[in-house]
Amino acid sequence: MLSERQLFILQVLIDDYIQHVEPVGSRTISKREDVHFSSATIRNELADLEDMGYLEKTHTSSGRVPSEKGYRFYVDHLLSPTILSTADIFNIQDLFNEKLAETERIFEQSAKILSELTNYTSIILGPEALETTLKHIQLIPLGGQQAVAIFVTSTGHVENRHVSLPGGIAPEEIETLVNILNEKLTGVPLAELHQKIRDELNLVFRKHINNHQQASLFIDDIFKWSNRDKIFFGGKTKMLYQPEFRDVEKVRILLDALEEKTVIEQLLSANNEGITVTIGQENQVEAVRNCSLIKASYSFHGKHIGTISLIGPTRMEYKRVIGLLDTISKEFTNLFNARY
Amino acid sequence: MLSERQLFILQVLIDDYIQHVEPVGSRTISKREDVHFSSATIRNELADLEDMGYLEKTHTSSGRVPSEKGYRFYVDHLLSPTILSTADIFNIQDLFNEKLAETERIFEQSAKILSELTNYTSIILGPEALETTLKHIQLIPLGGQQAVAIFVTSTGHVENRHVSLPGGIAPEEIETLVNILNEKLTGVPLAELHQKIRDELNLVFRKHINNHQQASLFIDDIFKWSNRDKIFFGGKTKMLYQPEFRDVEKVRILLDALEEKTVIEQLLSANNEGITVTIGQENQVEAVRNCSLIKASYSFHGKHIGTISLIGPTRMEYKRVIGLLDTISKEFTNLFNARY
DNA sequence: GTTAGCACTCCAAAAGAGTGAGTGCTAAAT
DNA sequence: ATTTAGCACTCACTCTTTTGGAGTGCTAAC
Repeated sequence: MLSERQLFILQVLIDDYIQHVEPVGSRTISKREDVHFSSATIRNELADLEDMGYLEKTHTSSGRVPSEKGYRFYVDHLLSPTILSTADIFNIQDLFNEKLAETERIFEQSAKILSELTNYTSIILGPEALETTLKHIQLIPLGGQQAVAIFVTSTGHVENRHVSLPGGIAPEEIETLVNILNEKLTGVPLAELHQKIRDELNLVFRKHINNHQQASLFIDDIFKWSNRDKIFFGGKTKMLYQPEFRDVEKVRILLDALEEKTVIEQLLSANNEGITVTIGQENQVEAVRNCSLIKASYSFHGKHIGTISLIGPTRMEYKRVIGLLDTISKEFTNLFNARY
Repeated sequence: MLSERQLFILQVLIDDYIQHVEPVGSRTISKREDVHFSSATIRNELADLEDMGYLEKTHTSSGRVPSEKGYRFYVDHLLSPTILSTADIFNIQDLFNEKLAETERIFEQSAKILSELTNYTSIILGPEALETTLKHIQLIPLGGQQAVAIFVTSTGHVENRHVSLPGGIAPEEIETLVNILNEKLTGVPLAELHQKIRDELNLVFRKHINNHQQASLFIDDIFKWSNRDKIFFGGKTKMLYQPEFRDVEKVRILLDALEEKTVIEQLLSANNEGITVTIGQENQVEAVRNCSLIKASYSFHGKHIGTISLIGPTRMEYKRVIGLLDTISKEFTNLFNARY
C-alpha cells in the first residue's frame, strides 16, 4: 500500500514529467513550494516507488520516469479530470451549435477540433449501422448498362454503389423491383437486411418478376455493400510535434499503422460504456505500444454506436484529455438522439 | 552550350545520384565501363558544369550533386522515359481490368498502386464537375424537418446534402418542386446550374408554387454545395522512407501542408495537357520547395477534368515515374470516355 | 524518521586526432 | 590544345578523450 506521501510524490512526479518530458529528480520535487521534506527523503521514497514498479530510471544516475504501471495507477487513482477551461467549452459549444447539417461534417469538425485542442491525433469511428434502419432505395440509370444504386439510412447517411444492370430483365421490371425493395425493406435495420432479403423477397420476386433468378443475383450484387463504418481523423501529424517521435522510424511505423483500416478497427472496436484508457503495452496493436489510446463511446437509444478517441504518447495529458473526451462523447450522444 | 561529353557526364552523374543519394565524385564516374577518360578530365568538366550552375557541392571538397537547374535540364533534355517494366504493366492492367464499378474505388486504387510502384506519395484530383451534367435530383425526408438531398451526375458521382425543410411549404409542393428541378435541370452542366436556376426556375416557381420566395431560398440552400473535387491520396507516409526526410521537422511541414485542401488545389490546379514536372523552388507552395511534383492530366471529351500526380524528393526517379504517370493518365482518359 | 554530506555513476556536450574521399592546380605527356 | 598524373589541401565523419553536471545511494549525524 502506498503512503499518503508516496501518493503525493508519485502524482507530482508524473505531472511534472508529463509537462516537461524529462526525467524528474529528487531535487526538482523538493524545490516545490508545497513540499516540506528534503531531497534525501524524497530519494528514499522514490527508491521505494521504483521498487514497487511505478517508476523507472533511464540509467543508473538519472531522475525517475513513470513506468506504464505508474501511468496506470495515475489514471486509475490519482486523476481528477480537470474541469474544462472556458476556452475549451466555447470551442465545443461552437461546434455543436453551428448548424452543421451533414453528419459527416460534424464528425470531420469534431475530429479536427479535438486534435487542435489537445495536440494529439484524434480518431472518430462513425456510427455503426447496426441500429440504423433503411429509409430509401433508389436506382438511377446512367445510360448504357450502368446505374447508381443509392441507399439512405434513418440517420441520413447516404451510401451509393455503381452497378451494372442485368441483361435479362426489362427496364419496367427493374422499376417494379426497386418498388418492391422499398416497400419491403424500408424500416428494416441494416443488420437484418441480408436475412430479410433471403427469407422474404425471393417469394415476392417469383410472383412479380419473370426472370427472378437474374433478379436475385442482381439484388445480391447491389446489397453486397460492406457495412463499413467511416473513420475520421484529426491532426494525423500531431505526433510529429511530440518529442518522443523525434525519430522518423517511429513515426513511420505509427502512421503506417493508422493508414490500415483493420488496425483502426482493432483499436477502436467494441467499447464498453464510458471512457477507456489503454496505456502502452496494454495495447493489442504492436505499432501503438508506445502510445496511449483514450476512447469514449457514444450511443444511440442506449446502444453503443461509435467511438471517439485520441492517440498520443504514453506521457499524455490525461487530465485534460479525459474531461474533453467525456464532454464531446456526451454531446454526440445527445445530438444523435435528438436528431433522429 | 554543353559539349557531347558534358551532356554525358551530367547524365551519368544525375543517374548515379538519383540511385545512391550520395554526392558523386570524379573517380566514381571514371570507374564506369563506358567512360574512357581520366578522373582529372572529369574533374575539369565537373568544374565547368558547376560554373554553369548544373551542379553543386555540399562542401568544398565533396563530390557533386545536381542543382535544381541540373534536374531541370535533365528532365527537359536528357530524359528518355523508360519503357515500363512488364511488372508495372501487369499491375496497371490489373487495376483497369478489375471490374471496379465505383469510380471512387478506381481513384483510391490508382492512388494506392501508383504510390506502391514508385514509393512516392500520389495525389489524384477527382474529376472536376465542369464537364459533367446533372442526371437526377432526389429529396428524401428523414422525418421531422430533416431531409437528404441527393444529386447524381452523368459520371455517376453521387453528392448528398442534409437540409432542413422549409416551414412555409406544403409537402406536396416540395414534391412538385423536386419534379420541376428534375425536369428542368437534368442534362445541365454542373457549372451552369446556378445560372440556370436563377434565370429560369424562378419564373416556373412563380407559376406553380404558392410560397415561391420560401421555395427559392430553399433551392438556393440545397444547391449551395461546393463544387469541390475529391482528393485521393496514396502512400502519404512514403516520404518517410526517403533519406532526405530523415528530419522530423521537414516531414511535419510537408505532411501538414498536404492536409490542407487549399494547398493541394494550389499544387494540382489548372494543368496543361500532358505531363508537367515542377522541381523544388519552382513550386508555388513554400512547403514543397524541396520536393518535385509530377502532374499528368486526364480528360473527358477532350477537356482536362482532373490531375494525377506524384510528389517526392527533388531527387526523383523521373525516368520511371514519367512513363508510369503517362500510361495511367491515358488509361484514365480512356476509361472516362468509354464509360460515359 | 529525517536530513546533510559525500563518493560514485552516467549522460551529454565539447574538444581533439586520424582517416578518406574529393577537389583544384600545375606541369608533363600526348 | 587536350588529357593526364601527381600532389597539396579541405572538409566531413568517426572514434576517443575530457569535462561538467545532474542525479543517485549510502552513511552518519540530527
